[in-house]
Amino acid sequence: MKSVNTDVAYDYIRKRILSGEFSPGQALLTETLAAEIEVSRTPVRDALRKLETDGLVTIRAHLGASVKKMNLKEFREMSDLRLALESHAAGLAAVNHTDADLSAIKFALDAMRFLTDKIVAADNEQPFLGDLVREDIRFHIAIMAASKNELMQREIMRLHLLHRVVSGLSNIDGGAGPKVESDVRRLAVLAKHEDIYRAIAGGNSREAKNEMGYHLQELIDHNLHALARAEAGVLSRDLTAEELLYSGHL
Amino acid sequence: MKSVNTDVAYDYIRKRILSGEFSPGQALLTETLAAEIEVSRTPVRDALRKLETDGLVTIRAHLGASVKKMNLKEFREMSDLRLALESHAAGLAAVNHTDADLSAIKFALDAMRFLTDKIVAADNEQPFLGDLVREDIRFHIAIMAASKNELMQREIMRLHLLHRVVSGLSNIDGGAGPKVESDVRRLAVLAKHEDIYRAIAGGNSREAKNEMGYHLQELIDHNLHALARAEAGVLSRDLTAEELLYSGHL
DNA sequence: GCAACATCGGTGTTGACACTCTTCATGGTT
DNA sequence: AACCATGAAGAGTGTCAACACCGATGTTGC
Repeated sequence: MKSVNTDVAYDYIRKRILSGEFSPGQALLTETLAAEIEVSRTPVRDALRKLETDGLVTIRAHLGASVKKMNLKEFREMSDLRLALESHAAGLAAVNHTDADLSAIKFALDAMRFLTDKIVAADNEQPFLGDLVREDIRFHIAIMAASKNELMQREIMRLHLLHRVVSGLSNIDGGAGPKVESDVRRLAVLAKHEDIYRAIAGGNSREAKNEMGYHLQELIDHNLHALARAEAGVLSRDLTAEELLYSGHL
Repeated sequence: MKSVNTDVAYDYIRKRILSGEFSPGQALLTETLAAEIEVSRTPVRDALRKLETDGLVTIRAHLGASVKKMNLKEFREMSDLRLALESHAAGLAAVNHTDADLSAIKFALDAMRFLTDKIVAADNEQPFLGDLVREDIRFHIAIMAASKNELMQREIMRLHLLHRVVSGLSNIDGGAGPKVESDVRRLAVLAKHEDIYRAIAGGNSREAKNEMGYHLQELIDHNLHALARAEAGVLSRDLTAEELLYSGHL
């Protein structure tokens, strides 16, 4: 059913959403897109349907498509879903990993350690931040792959991309506080990663699962605070956990 | 984007798949369906795309759509996904449930206890089997609802329906062995449900999660054996765990 | 200021056409 | 005679442009 033109349209729109050119909430006009891609509206419609599947796009009857936009409640729910899947995958990875999987995980971990040390030592963190984020992602992907459950892997990846789109990428994490605080956080994250790696390498399924769960819960809380600040337009002070909870009920 | 006709087509095809009229692997011709529903091919195409989203339909370029068919590997992966989500949801339910949620869970549990006793006591199990299955489903749904995570709830429901379609419903479970064995199994399942309920009512998140995990793992193993038997065409004897593992690699 | 109405942008739907894949028949080869 | 390669026909999907319809916006009259 899907065919060449549909795939071209799908790749084109997907890329522009993931790159941030199309931001959350932005309307996606079928005619405009069709003209840009130089195909008719039909394959564009198909592509948008498929993107809706991925969760990247919202479609409402007669109102058209727009880039997915979440409120705090949805964001929290999605994050929790990710936590459930990714910690389960970590538990599987502890049991199912091959030597090659383990090497890949360790490689990403070593790179993260190297980069974190460099960032903590340097005055200017910017040059290495991108690399650090990339290695972090590689670490998590390597673990998913080691779980040997392709379906779960795809699902987690989907949620990762969705997370990236709706959280607005670097809009949030960048410069969220004094460098010292960020450094402390980075070292804590690194330590957690080492714990996770140890559990997986040791074949301890339950521990791998738990450690990954704690790690992600911590990340999620961090993200939720950042997103809540951004949504409320309050940039100067943190919301308390209770305020955060309530703001999710809008 | 979706509209009346698309929805009509979606409901129509979905219902026939879920009712078992369209069995796994069966081709779904756009023209034929369009003629039956009395709309053009476009809304039918849209509906099939949406059903692909749900996982109920497979679409390949230029080859058309067919009802989803899984091999053992995919089935195992899907089951494991369900386990991850549903046990996590049980953990959430222990913390987030309202009194009404708890009543709903207890109601289904009481009904199951009543029906199980009746079945064990009776010679002919048939009249009550349908009811028992329904209450079992209600029990699990009530727990999902108590988790207060709508996204997770939808995802679990999706997997439930998918499971129902690809496993071929009653084709497998019915008459899988002597009644005494089935009775033993049913009592064990009931006992596990009671454990799960106790953990949730007691607000013990970790225990609820673990108990649900054990319960589902047991169910999955049971299903995998049944499916492997069915796929191999061997109905007289059980596969060993090892044989089962290998047969998944086809 | 508000309600009914006209306008317009954009989606939903349709039927026709182009293209791809499969199947089956034909003919040549070993 | 059996087998593979070639090609033609048919079935079904992918794509297109035009039309129908809905919802939002702005305008008119009261």
